[in-house]
Amino acid sequence: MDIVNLGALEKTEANFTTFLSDLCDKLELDFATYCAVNTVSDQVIGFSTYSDGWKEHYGAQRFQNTDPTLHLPMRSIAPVDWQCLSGHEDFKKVFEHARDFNIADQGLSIPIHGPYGEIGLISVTRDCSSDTWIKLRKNVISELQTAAVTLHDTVMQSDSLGYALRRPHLSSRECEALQRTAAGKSQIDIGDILTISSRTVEVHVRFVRTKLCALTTPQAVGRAITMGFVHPK
Amino acid sequence: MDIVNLGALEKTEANFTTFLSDLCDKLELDFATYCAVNTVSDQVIGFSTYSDGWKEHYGAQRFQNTDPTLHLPMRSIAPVDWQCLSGHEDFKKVFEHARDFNIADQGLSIPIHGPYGEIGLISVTRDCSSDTWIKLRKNVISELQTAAVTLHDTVMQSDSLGYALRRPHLSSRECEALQRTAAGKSQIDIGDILTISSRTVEVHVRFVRTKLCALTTPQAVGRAITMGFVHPK
DNA sequence: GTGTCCCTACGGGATTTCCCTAATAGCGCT
DNA sequence: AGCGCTATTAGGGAAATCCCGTAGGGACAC
Repeated sequence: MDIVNLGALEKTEANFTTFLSDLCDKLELDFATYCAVNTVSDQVIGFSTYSDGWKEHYGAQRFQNTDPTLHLPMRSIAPVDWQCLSGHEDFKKVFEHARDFNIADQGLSIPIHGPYGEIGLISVTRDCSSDTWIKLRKNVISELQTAAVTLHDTVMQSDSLGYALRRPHLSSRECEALQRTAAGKSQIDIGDILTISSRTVEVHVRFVRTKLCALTTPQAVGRAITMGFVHPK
Repeated sequence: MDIVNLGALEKTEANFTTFLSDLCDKLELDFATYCAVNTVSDQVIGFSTYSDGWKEHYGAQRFQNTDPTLHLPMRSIAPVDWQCLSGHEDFKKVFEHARDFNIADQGLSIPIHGPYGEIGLISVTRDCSSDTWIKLRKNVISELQTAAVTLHDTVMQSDSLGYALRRPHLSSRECEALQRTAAGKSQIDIGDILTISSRTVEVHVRFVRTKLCALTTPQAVGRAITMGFVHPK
């Protein structure tokens, strides 16, 4: 199966897992995992080809809170080989457990950053000699990169996963008022710029806070940025 | 030359342009261009294999402000073929001029989003039939993706380009105060939580505004999010 | 015709933020 | 030891924001 042709698939978790399985088969990898983080709700979506036993164990040990193969690549642009993480105490701890499930401490994580702050991460692992791993990594990294982008793009467009906080509707005036707030303008300034009363600006901003479930205007600005309503300036 | 081996090069604009030239030679493309944007300072860094004449003309016409091959891909995760942009009035206008410089309106733009809101974009163009372009695109997209990530990562780590606003340093208390501000807490709330005076919180927030060159607290929150200091909640 | 949403605007006052000012402690450098 | 800088702490008063409520007109869908 042509892995780039993901768009034609029905967008369900089962099919995404199948996609990862096919990726492993094609690229001679042991396991692959994908996760996406919404930075507003801190919700994580993930699916992988790991065994159910390891998934349960991983969750029970709360490794998702400390596993550096998740957290450190998310601060990177380039793919991160797990070799770089091997000195990390948390890494050793996670893979001490992982060894019991036949999972090697050798792999690669590829982060994909979305335009609104969301992050996707594909991690793959293969149990083999270092020499073999270096050759394999060189061969597959381009295709993995493409697969990561494709998968992340598809997940972000998917409704069937019930992804994160639903994007509320903001009217054009609300967006305008909020964009200028994010740009450092006061409500009085914005009123002057839009030739409307600052009281009207106040109402728009209040409605934005309500729609984004924000307690304060700074919080609303933060949420609006990650949802793509406004851009920081 | 192995294009992935960029890290070994001296990180200067001349070498980046050479990198793009080699990329064009290897992948049978006419031109390639790279630009990076810092969304806080709005500063753009770019280099390309276009002729000096076109570069000058492009700047003189201020196309960088309207060119959809720059702006629209930056809102995407996946690569964007210029076919999608061809109905755009601004696209037609730019390429009406570009035709005089032997630049085709057929190409591809690949955005790379960094973890702190910065965006890199590689665009490539090739003058050929549609059929040839579709085949070429399929062949090169993985390698271009990898090259884009590598180039962007290298540019972001480069000092010699004097890249944009240096990420200022925020003290731990400043980050703490700002994170809770972004989470919707008032300065009084934060004072209670941290068991310090709300006046102290006020000072921390003021220093953050100063360091991030923000006029208001909402603006500071927006900038802090894209710089990775805080996460929206 | 009715209901809903959007946009507009205001009164009154409470609350919060912001500006200006100021002090102490710790650290690195000379 | 002294100086300069950063980090952290905090008060008075002015300005801005926010809350709560009220309300009219236009566009649109039913």
